Amino acid sequence: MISFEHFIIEDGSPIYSQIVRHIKQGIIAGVIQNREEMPSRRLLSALLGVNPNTIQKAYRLLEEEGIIESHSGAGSWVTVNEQQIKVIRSQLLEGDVRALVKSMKQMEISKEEAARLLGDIWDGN
Amino acid sequence: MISFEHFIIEDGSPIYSQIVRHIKQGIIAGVIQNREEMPSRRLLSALLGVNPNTIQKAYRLLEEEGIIESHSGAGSWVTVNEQQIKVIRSQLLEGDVRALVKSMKQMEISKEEAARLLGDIWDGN
DNA sequence: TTAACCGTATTATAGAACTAATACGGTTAA
DNA sequence: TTAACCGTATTAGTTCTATAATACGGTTAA
Repeated sequence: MISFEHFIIEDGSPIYSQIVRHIKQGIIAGVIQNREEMPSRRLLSALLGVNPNTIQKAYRLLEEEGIIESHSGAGSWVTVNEQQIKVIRSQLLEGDVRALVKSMKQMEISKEEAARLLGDIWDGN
Repeated sequence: MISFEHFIIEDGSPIYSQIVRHIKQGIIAGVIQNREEMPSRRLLSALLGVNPNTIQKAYRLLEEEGIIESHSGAGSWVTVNEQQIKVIRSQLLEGDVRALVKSMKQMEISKEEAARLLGDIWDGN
């Protein structure tokens, strides 16, 4: 069973999106692996303190992307192969970096300053 | 009069937020300067193809932050000093980098890989 | 077998974001 | 002065997000 230990709802984006992203991040990190069991909708909604329908929406989106499989009455499991993991990785990681680079270039930040800023903040200011 | 030439509505965030951000990015880049005139609500709503009320909300938020001043019947102008620009800069730039770093650490990306990825994408893949 | 879980579905409600239409009074230039 | 712009305000309707309550049938282990 995968863990939601450090999951907290924080940014302004939809909760179901945050859950989808959390799962994808776990898969990229290797913390969540193929064939692992997902917590049930009811359990996860109780753990996170959100509505079961919100969890259902997140799971439905993950299922549409082929990242999990659900079987009525039984439960849901992660179903990813190496190819999918590569796709998810570029979706999340490269997508984020591309957005930051675009934003920085609009602010006319130099490549050197960008690299320095990333390093500084990585080490904790 | 400040320009909205390259402004396009794209991500899923509220349009008024995107407008506020666009103005702030322009101020950081020096493209938008103190005492410059803002386009009128009606003109900008026509240019962007969005509702005047959406522009009004963006301008109200900018006014509440002290970034612009509006005068009924006359128009709106940018009102920023060096101190404000520094605050805006750290709001946007550092905020973005912090979010990326947090996300990358959750994905268990190394600092070296992060730096390499930033450099690669900066140069265009 | 049956109780306790599953996934799935439906209906209703509420707030935020956005659109739409309209109105009022202030400013400014012809 | 007056027409053409300003900022500002109000009311109404739609879509999306999320909550809430409930129901139905499938799976599984005691």
